[in-house]
Amino acid sequence: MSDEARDLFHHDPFRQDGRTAFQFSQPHQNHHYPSIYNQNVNHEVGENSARDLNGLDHSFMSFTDCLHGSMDYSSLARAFDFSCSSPHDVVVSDNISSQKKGGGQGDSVGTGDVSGTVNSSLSSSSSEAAAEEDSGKSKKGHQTKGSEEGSEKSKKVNKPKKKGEKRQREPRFAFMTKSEVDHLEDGYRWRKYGQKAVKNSPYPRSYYRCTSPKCTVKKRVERSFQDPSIVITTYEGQHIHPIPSTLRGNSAAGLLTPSMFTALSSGPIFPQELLIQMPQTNRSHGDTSSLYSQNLTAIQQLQFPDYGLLQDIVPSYIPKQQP
DNA sequence: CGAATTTGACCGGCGC
DNA sequence: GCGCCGGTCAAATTCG
Repeated sequence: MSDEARDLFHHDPFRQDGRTAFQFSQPHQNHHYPSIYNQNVNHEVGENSARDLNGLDHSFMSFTDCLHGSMDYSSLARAFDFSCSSPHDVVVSDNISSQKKGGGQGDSVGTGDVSGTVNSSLSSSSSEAAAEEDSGKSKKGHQTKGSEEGSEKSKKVNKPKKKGEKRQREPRFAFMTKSEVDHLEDGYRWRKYGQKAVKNSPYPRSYYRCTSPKCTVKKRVERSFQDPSIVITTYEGQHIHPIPSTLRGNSAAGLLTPSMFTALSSGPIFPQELLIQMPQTNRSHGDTSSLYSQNLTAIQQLQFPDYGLLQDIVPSYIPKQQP
Protein backbone atom coordinates (compact mmCIF):
# COMPACT_ATOMS: atom_id res chain seq x y z
CA MET A 1 0.00 0.00 0.00
CA SER A 2 2.49 2.43 0.78
CA ASP A 3 3.53 1.70 -2.63
CA GLU A 4 0.81 3.67 -3.98
CA ALA A 5 2.37 6.60 -2.60
CA ARG A 6 5.71 5.47 -3.31
CA ASP A 7 5.08 5.02 -6.87
CA LEU A 8 3.80 8.36 -6.93
CA PHE A 9 6.92 9.76 -5.68
CA HIS A 10 8.98 7.83 -7.93
CA HIS A 11 7.76 9.24 -11.05
CA ASP A 12 6.06 12.01 -9.75
CA PRO A 13 5.69 13.85 -12.84
CA PHE A 14 3.37 16.05 -11.09
CA ARG A 15 5.58 17.13 -8.44
CA GLN A 16 7.84 18.64 -10.81
CA ASP A 17 5.33 21.17 -11.48
CA GLY A 18 4.39 21.35 -7.95
CA ARG A 19 0.89 20.69 -8.94
CA THR A 20 -1.56 18.07 -8.36
CA ALA A 21 -1.84 14.50 -9.17
CA PHE A 22 -4.88 12.40 -9.03
CA GLN A 23 -4.86 8.80 -9.10
CA PHE A 24 -7.49 6.22 -9.36
CA SER A 25 -7.14 2.64 -8.84
CA GLN A 26 -9.19 -0.34 -8.46
CA PRO A 27 -9.10 -2.43 -5.50
CA HIS A 28 -10.34 -5.36 -7.16
CA GLN A 29 -9.86 -8.65 -5.97
CA ASN A 30 -7.40 -8.46 -3.35
CA HIS A 31 -4.88 -5.89 -3.47
CA HIS A 32 -4.62 -4.80 -6.91
CA TYR A 33 -3.28 -1.45 -6.95
CA PRO A 34 -2.47 0.30 -9.97
CA SER A 35 0.82 1.38 -10.39
CA ILE A 36 -0.24 4.58 -11.17
CA TYR A 37 1.98 7.13 -12.18
CA ASN A 38 3.63 6.69 -15.29
CA GLN A 39 5.59 9.26 -16.82
CA ASN A 40 3.78 9.09 -19.96
CA VAL A 41 0.59 9.70 -18.47
CA ASN A 42 0.66 13.27 -19.05
CA HIS A 43 0.96 12.90 -22.67
CA GLU A 44 -1.24 10.06 -23.22
CA VAL A 45 -3.91 11.39 -21.20
CA GLY A 46 -4.04 14.37 -23.22
CA GLU A 47 -5.79 12.54 -25.88
CA ASN A 48 -8.76 11.56 -24.01
CA SER A 49 -9.00 14.64 -22.19
CA ALA A 50 -10.78 16.44 -24.81
CA ARG A 51 -13.37 13.89 -24.87
CA ASP A 52 -13.86 13.79 -21.21
CA LEU A 53 -13.92 17.37 -21.01
CA ASN A 54 -17.10 17.46 -22.79
CA GLY A 55 -18.53 14.90 -20.62
CA LEU A 56 -17.91 16.85 -17.59
CA ASP A 57 -18.75 20.06 -18.69
CA HIS A 58 -21.43 20.53 -16.31
CA SER A 59 -20.74 18.49 -13.42
CA PHE A 60 -18.18 18.17 -10.81
CA MET A 61 -18.01 16.80 -7.44
CA SER A 62 -16.01 17.34 -4.43
CA PHE A 63 -13.94 14.92 -2.57
CA THR A 64 -16.45 14.98 0.07
CA ASP A 65 -18.90 13.82 -2.40
CA CYS A 66 -16.66 11.03 -2.97
CA LEU A 67 -16.70 10.13 0.55
CA HIS A 68 -20.35 10.45 0.50
CA GLY A 69 -22.52 8.22 -1.36
CA SER A 70 -23.50 11.09 -3.44
CA MET A 71 -20.91 10.57 -5.90
CA ASP A 72 -19.92 7.74 -7.88
CA TYR A 73 -16.48 6.88 -8.72
CA SER A 74 -17.00 6.83 -12.30
CA SER A 75 -17.87 10.38 -12.15
CA LEU A 76 -14.84 11.14 -10.30
CA ALA A 77 -12.86 9.27 -12.72
CA ARG A 78 -14.22 11.22 -15.47
CA ALA A 79 -13.86 14.36 -13.69
CA PHE A 80 -10.26 13.82 -13.23
CA ASP A 81 -9.71 12.11 -16.36
CA PHE A 82 -10.60 15.10 -18.19
CA SER A 83 -8.40 17.07 -16.12
CA CYS A 84 -5.58 15.11 -17.30
CA SER A 85 -5.76 16.95 -20.38
CA SER A 86 -3.69 19.45 -18.84
CA PRO A 87 -0.25 18.29 -19.09
CA HIS A 88 0.74 20.25 -16.22
CA ASP A 89 -1.67 19.89 -13.49
CA VAL A 90 -3.59 16.81 -13.01
CA VAL A 91 -3.05 13.34 -13.98
CA VAL A 92 -5.37 10.53 -13.73
CA SER A 93 -4.36 7.11 -14.15
CA ASP A 94 -6.18 4.08 -13.39
CA ASN A 95 -4.11 1.81 -15.20
CA ILE A 96 -3.64 -1.21 -13.52
CA SER A 97 -0.41 -2.62 -13.35
CA SER A 98 -1.45 -4.27 -10.44
CA GLN A 99 0.88 -4.23 -7.75
CA LYS A 100 0.36 -6.77 -5.30
CA LYS A 101 0.52 -6.44 -1.78
CA GLY A 102 3.59 -8.06 -0.83
CA GLY A 103 5.45 -7.36 -3.85
CA GLY A 104 4.60 -3.86 -4.09
CA GLN A 105 6.13 -2.85 -1.07
CA GLY A 106 9.40 -3.18 -2.33
CA ASP A 107 9.14 -0.17 -4.10
CA SER A 108 9.80 -0.49 -7.41
CA VAL A 109 6.58 -0.99 -8.49
CA GLY A 110 5.89 2.06 -10.00
CA THR A 111 9.17 2.98 -10.77
CA GLY A 112 9.38 1.61 -13.93
CA ASP A 113 7.04 2.81 -16.23
CA VAL A 114 3.93 1.64 -16.11
CA SER A 115 2.43 1.31 -19.06
CA GLY A 116 -0.92 1.83 -19.08
CA THR A 117 -2.55 4.53 -20.74
CA VAL A 118 -5.15 6.21 -19.02
CA ASN A 119 -7.74 5.48 -21.35
CA SER A 120 -7.57 1.93 -21.15
CA SER A 121 -7.99 2.15 -17.61
CA LEU A 122 -11.09 3.95 -17.59
CA SER A 123 -12.87 1.17 -18.93
CA SER A 124 -12.29 -1.28 -16.37
CA SER A 125 -14.76 -3.17 -14.54
CA SER A 126 -17.75 -1.72 -13.14
CA SER A 127 -18.42 -4.53 -10.95
CA GLU A 128 -16.12 -2.94 -8.65
CA ALA A 129 -18.62 -0.42 -7.88
CA ALA A 130 -20.87 -2.99 -6.62
CA ALA A 131 -18.22 -4.20 -4.45
CA GLU A 132 -18.06 -1.02 -2.68
CA GLU A 133 -21.61 -1.24 -1.81
CA ASP A 134 -21.40 -4.26 0.15
CA SER A 135 -18.21 -3.42 1.36
CA GLY A 136 -18.11 -3.00 4.90
CA LYS A 137 -18.81 -6.43 5.62
CA SER A 138 -16.33 -8.07 3.62
CA LYS A 139 -13.54 -6.77 5.56
CA LYS A 140 -12.57 -9.52 7.67
CA GLY A 141 -15.64 -10.74 8.96
CA HIS A 142 -15.72 -8.74 12.01
CA GLN A 143 -16.64 -5.24 11.80
CA THR A 144 -19.38 -5.95 14.15
CA LYS A 145 -16.96 -6.50 16.78
CA GLY A 146 -17.73 -4.88 19.97
CA SER A 147 -21.37 -5.34 20.06
CA GLU A 148 -21.02 -8.82 19.09
CA GLU A 149 -23.18 -10.92 21.07
CA GLY A 150 -22.20 -14.22 22.23
CA SER A 151 -19.16 -14.90 20.42
CA GLU A 152 -16.72 -14.64 23.07
CA LYS A 153 -13.86 -13.31 21.33
CA SER A 154 -12.14 -16.49 21.50
CA LYS A 155 -8.72 -15.75 20.51
CA LYS A 156 -8.43 -12.42 19.23
CA VAL A 157 -9.47 -11.17 16.09
CA ASN A 158 -11.69 -12.57 13.65
CA LYS A 159 -13.55 -15.49 12.96
CA PRO A 160 -13.20 -16.81 9.59
CA LYS A 161 -15.92 -15.92 7.36
CA LYS A 162 -16.90 -17.45 4.29
CA LYS A 163 -13.85 -18.83 2.89
CA GLY A 164 -14.48 -18.90 -0.70
CA GLU A 165 -14.97 -15.33 -1.27
CA LYS A 166 -12.16 -13.03 -1.23
CA ARG A 167 -12.65 -9.91 0.53
CA GLN A 168 -13.40 -7.16 -1.77
CA ARG A 169 -12.07 -3.80 -1.22
CA GLU A 170 -14.02 -0.72 -1.40
CA PRO A 171 -13.13 1.87 -3.83
CA ARG A 172 -10.35 3.90 -2.58
CA PHE A 173 -9.40 7.37 -3.12
CA ALA A 174 -6.25 8.93 -1.94
CA PHE A 175 -4.73 12.28 -1.98
CA MET A 176 -1.52 13.83 -0.96
CA THR A 177 -1.34 16.96 0.99
CA LYS A 178 1.54 19.02 2.00
CA SER A 179 1.04 19.39 5.65
CA GLU A 180 2.84 19.18 8.87
CA VAL A 181 0.09 17.43 10.67
CA ASP A 182 -0.71 13.88 9.84
CA HIS A 183 -4.34 13.76 10.39
CA LEU A 184 -6.00 16.26 8.17
CA GLU A 185 -9.35 17.53 9.11
CA ASP A 186 -11.93 16.61 6.58
CA GLY A 187 -15.07 17.23 8.47
CA TYR A 188 -15.71 13.69 9.57
CA ARG A 189 -14.95 12.12 12.85
CA TRP A 190 -12.45 9.35 12.87
CA ARG A 191 -11.25 6.89 15.35
CA LYS A 192 -7.81 5.51 15.08
CA TYR A 193 -7.77 1.77 15.27
CA GLY A 194 -4.29 0.90 14.33
CA GLN A 195 -0.89 1.99 13.35
CA LYS A 196 1.76 0.10 11.54
CA ALA A 197 5.25 0.74 10.51
CA VAL A 198 5.58 1.12 6.82
CA LYS A 199 8.14 -0.87 5.11
CA ASN A 200 10.92 1.18 3.74
CA SER A 201 9.66 4.21 5.43
CA PRO A 202 10.48 5.69 8.77
CA TYR A 203 7.00 6.98 9.11
CA PRO A 204 4.19 4.85 10.44
CA ARG A 205 0.85 4.49 8.79
CA SER A 206 -2.23 5.15 10.83
CA TYR A 207 -5.57 3.52 10.30
CA TYR A 208 -8.77 5.36 11.04
CA ARG A 209 -12.37 4.39 10.88
CA CYS A 210 -15.33 6.73 10.68
CA THR A 211 -16.95 6.91 14.06
CA SER A 212 -20.40 7.21 12.70
CA PRO A 213 -22.39 4.11 13.41
CA LYS A 214 -22.77 1.91 10.43
CA CYS A 215 -20.45 3.94 8.37
CA THR A 216 -17.67 1.70 7.25
CA VAL A 217 -15.45 4.27 5.73
CA LYS A 218 -11.85 3.97 6.62
CA LYS A 219 -8.83 5.94 5.89
CA ARG A 220 -5.15 5.49 6.15
CA VAL A 221 -2.76 8.25 6.76
CA GLU A 222 0.91 8.10 6.20
CA ARG A 223 3.70 10.44 5.51
CA SER A 224 5.79 10.24 2.45
CA PHE A 225 9.16 8.91 3.20
CA GLN A 226 10.62 10.89 0.43
CA ASP A 227 9.08 14.11 1.33
CA PRO A 228 8.06 14.18 4.94
CA SER A 229 6.13 17.28 4.39
CA ILE A 230 3.63 15.35 2.37
CA VAL A 231 0.86 13.40 3.96
CA ILE A 232 -0.84 10.71 2.00
CA THR A 233 -4.40 10.03 2.97
CA THR A 234 -6.31 7.16 1.49
CA TYR A 235 -10.03 6.84 1.93
CA GLU A 236 -11.81 3.61 1.50
CA GLY A 237 -15.54 3.45 1.15
CA GLN A 238 -18.14 6.08 1.10
CA HIS A 239 -19.82 7.80 3.97
CA ILE A 240 -23.45 7.05 4.43
CA HIS A 241 -24.11 10.04 6.56
CA PRO A 242 -23.63 13.74 6.42
CA ILE A 243 -20.63 15.49 7.72
CA PRO A 244 -20.83 15.85 11.46
CA SER A 245 -21.87 19.23 12.51
CA THR A 246 -18.82 19.77 14.58
CA LEU A 247 -16.82 21.10 11.79
CA ARG A 248 -19.54 22.39 9.74
CA GLY A 249 -19.42 25.70 11.31
CA ASN A 250 -16.16 26.62 10.00
CA SER A 251 -14.06 24.20 8.26
CA ALA A 252 -16.65 22.06 6.78
CA ALA A 253 -18.07 24.97 5.11
CA GLY A 254 -14.80 25.60 3.64
CA LEU A 255 -14.02 22.02 3.22
CA LEU A 256 -15.49 19.55 0.99
CA THR A 257 -19.09 20.06 1.00
CA PRO A 258 -21.14 17.76 -0.98
CA SER A 259 -23.18 18.99 -3.71
CA MET A 260 -20.71 21.42 -4.77
CA PHE A 261 -20.61 19.39 -7.79
CA THR A 262 -22.99 17.21 -9.41
CA ALA A 263 -21.99 13.75 -9.98
CA LEU A 264 -22.16 12.36 -13.34
CA SER A 265 -23.67 9.13 -13.39
CA SER A 266 -22.93 6.56 -15.73
CA GLY A 267 -19.60 5.74 -16.64
CA PRO A 268 -17.95 2.63 -17.10
CA ILE A 269 -15.49 2.73 -14.50
CA PHE A 270 -14.66 3.69 -11.24
CA PRO A 271 -11.39 4.49 -10.16
CA GLN A 272 -10.55 3.75 -6.79
CA GLU A 273 -7.80 5.83 -5.77
CA LEU A 274 -7.18 9.34 -6.32
CA LEU A 275 -4.02 10.97 -5.46
CA ILE A 276 -3.67 14.57 -5.17
CA GLN A 277 -0.69 16.48 -4.49
CA MET A 278 -1.23 19.86 -3.25
CA PRO A 279 0.64 22.75 -4.53
CA GLN A 280 3.43 23.84 -2.45
CA THR A 281 2.14 27.21 -2.08
CA ASN A 282 0.53 26.21 1.07
CA ARG A 283 3.36 26.22 3.27
CA SER A 284 4.49 29.44 4.41
CA HIS A 285 3.19 29.99 7.78
CA GLY A 286 5.26 28.76 10.49
CA ASP A 287 3.48 28.61 13.74
CA THR A 288 1.41 25.71 14.70
CA SER A 289 -1.69 27.71 14.82
CA SER A 290 -1.45 28.04 11.17
CA LEU A 291 -1.13 24.40 10.59
CA TYR A 292 -4.73 23.86 10.73
CA SER A 293 -5.44 26.55 8.36
CA GLN A 294 -2.87 25.24 6.07
CA ASN A 295 -4.63 22.04 5.87
CA LEU A 296 -7.83 23.64 5.20
CA THR A 297 -6.31 25.64 2.57
CA ALA A 298 -5.10 22.63 0.85
CA ILE A 299 -8.41 21.03 0.90
CA GLN A 300 -10.25 24.06 0.01
CA GLN A 301 -8.39 24.24 -3.11
CA LEU A 302 -10.37 21.34 -4.19
CA GLN A 303 -13.48 23.27 -4.19
CA PHE A 304 -14.57 24.18 -7.52
CA PRO A 305 -16.92 26.90 -6.64
CA ASP A 306 -14.20 29.19 -5.90
CA TYR A 307 -11.64 28.84 -8.47
CA GLY A 308 -9.29 31.05 -6.75
CA LEU A 309 -6.87 28.57 -5.41
CA LEU A 310 -8.23 25.84 -7.37
CA GLN A 311 -6.97 27.25 -10.48
CA ASP A 312 -3.68 26.27 -9.33
CA ILE A 313 -4.48 22.65 -9.35
CA VAL A 314 -7.40 22.46 -11.58
CA PRO A 315 -6.71 23.71 -14.93
CA SER A 316 -8.73 26.22 -16.58
CA TYR A 317 -10.38 23.76 -18.73
CA ILE A 318 -12.81 23.29 -16.06
CA PRO A 319 -15.95 24.46 -17.50
CA LYS A 320 -18.35 26.51 -15.77
CA GLN A 321 -19.74 25.49 -12.58
CA GLN A 322 -23.07 24.13 -12.34
CA PRO A 323 -25.80 26.07 -10.74
C1' DC B 1 -16.47 8.07 33.32
C1' DG B 2 -16.88 7.61 28.55
C1' DA B 3 -14.31 8.24 24.42
C1' DA B 4 -10.17 8.02 21.96
C1' DT B 5 -5.52 6.32 21.36
C1' DT B 6 -1.76 3.08 21.83
C1' DT B 7 0.21 -1.09 20.85
C1' DG B 8 1.23 -5.98 20.53
C1' DA B 9 -0.84 -9.93 18.61
C1' DC B 10 -3.40 -12.24 15.22
C1' DC B 11 -5.20 -13.30 10.55
C1' DG B 12 -5.42 -13.74 5.63
C1' DG B 13 -3.34 -13.07 1.13
C1' DC B 14 0.46 -13.51 -1.68
C1' DG B 15 5.13 -14.60 -3.37
C1' DC B 16 8.73 -17.77 -3.28
C1' DG C 1 4.40 -24.95 3.09
C1' DC C 2 6.66 -21.03 4.89
C1' DG C 3 7.54 -16.41 5.66
C1' DC C 4 6.48 -11.66 4.83
C1' DC C 5 3.40 -8.01 5.10
C1' DG C 6 -0.81 -5.25 5.30
C1' DG C 7 -4.72 -4.76 7.88
C1' DT C 8 -7.47 -5.28 12.03
C1' DC C 9 -8.65 -6.47 16.72
C1' DA C 10 -8.93 -5.50 21.45
C1' DA C 11 -6.88 -4.90 26.10
C1' DA C 12 -4.58 -1.39 28.33
C1' DT C 13 -3.77 3.22 28.78
C1' DT C 14 -4.53 8.06 28.22
C1' DC C 15 -7.35 11.98 27.50
C1' DG C 16 -11.13 15.35 28.04
